[in-house]
Amino acid sequence: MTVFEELKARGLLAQLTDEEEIKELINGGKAVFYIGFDPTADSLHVGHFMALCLMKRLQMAGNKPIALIGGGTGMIGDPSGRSDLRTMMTTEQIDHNCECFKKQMSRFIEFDESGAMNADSSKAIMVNNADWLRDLNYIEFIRDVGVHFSVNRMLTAECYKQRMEKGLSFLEFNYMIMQSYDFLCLYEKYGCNMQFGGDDQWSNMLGGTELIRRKLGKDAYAMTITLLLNSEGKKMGKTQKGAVWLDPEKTSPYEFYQYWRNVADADVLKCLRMLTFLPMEQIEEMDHWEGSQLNQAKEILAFELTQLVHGTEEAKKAQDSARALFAGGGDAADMPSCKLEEGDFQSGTIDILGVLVKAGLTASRSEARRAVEQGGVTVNDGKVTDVKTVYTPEAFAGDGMVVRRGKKSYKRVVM
RNA sequence: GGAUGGGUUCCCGAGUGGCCAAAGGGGACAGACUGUAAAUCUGCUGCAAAUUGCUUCGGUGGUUCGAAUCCACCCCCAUCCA
Repeated sequence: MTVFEELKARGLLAQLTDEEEIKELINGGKAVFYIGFDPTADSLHVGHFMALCLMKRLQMAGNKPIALIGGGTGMIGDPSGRSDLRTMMTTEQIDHNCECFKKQMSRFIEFDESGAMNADSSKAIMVNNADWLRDLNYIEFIRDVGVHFSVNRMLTAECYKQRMEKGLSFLEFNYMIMQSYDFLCLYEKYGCNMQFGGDDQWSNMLGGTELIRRKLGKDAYAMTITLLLNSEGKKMGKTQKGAVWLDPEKTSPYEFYQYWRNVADADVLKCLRMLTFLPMEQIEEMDHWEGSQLNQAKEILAFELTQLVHGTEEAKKAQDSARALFAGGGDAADMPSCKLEEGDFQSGTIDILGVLVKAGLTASRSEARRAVEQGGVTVNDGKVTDVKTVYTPEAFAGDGMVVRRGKKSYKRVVM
């Protein structure tokens, strides 16, 4: 199976400027492509992960990836698909986030050590558009690049539609031009002939191919990957606490595992196809699974992804903990834990509400009280019914105490 | 710069002087049922030393025994005009 066929079979392809050309280029390993990542936070998340996987798949087929970090575009903020203005970040924040992105990316993609461009190898290079965007001269830039953009056309672009109702600042309106300019720069500097990105980037990417055609009279291509939506049409990789991060400090491997372990039935196969590197035949087989058998598919999905992001060891730990907690048996030693200090005890005891808050299982004592009153709190397999229950330090000695809130939140509390 | 309409709790949205920690819906959380799924039903949803107290309705002052509600100034958003 060629790369192109594989991408198609996995349902990753959304829109392409020229299917035949692109097929030819990437199957032949002749593409020099870039994907941009705006440093909106200090860690990559699941959405970025898909893009990284795409990079990897194409790299394995001999194509050369350029990872573009948006240290410049991040100063503006992409309005695509957003209903309101992004909060503006300081330059320091952006630079810090760029650094974090760099570190995380190098775990997934093989980069050229020297950092220099070598068109023959498929080793990736990393660039930051801050290098050419931040020092632009306004007048020069708008004369040089701005002339090629028609405001009338830009306004009809899908990515601005939502904002036409709520308001769009001139700052954000410029985002498309910046991204287009990026493509032009990379084309000239590195011979980058293709851009990939999320489907919400389509209009921005077209801006780039058009700019290259107008300025240089050359052809460049763009292709978007399907956004990972759940069966309800919402973006996946988000929880009530925010995004599912790839940084283990922000989303622990256990939480990460649990997120995928809990996806809806309707979404398992799609996730397996789009996010894992499991062979297609194996995935198609699972497609026939039904009912509770799908539970196994979820376990496979969770394990595969945790392994890709956090390594085999962490994935095993997460799986063991999960099995121990939900199915009984197994080893629960790797359950997330929290440590109490002596200062947490008042006159030698701590009450159950205090324990819940301290363990981060509830946000406040009021919430903890509610949880107990509703019968949602368990300590070492025994339900706690009295909010006044207190514990002495001895209760947390040794292996500590397993505190459970609801069905899925556990913490081992030790001294 | 001018005119008009707005800013209420996680979100949408009611509330125009005490009965307001603030209707209703959504979401989240907990319980039942299950497969760690979905659907459904029930409870719950500011904080706390908890039959009570404290802090919230864009901001700051003011009127009043009492303000989300009235007044003044300011900030922000939308629409139209320039």
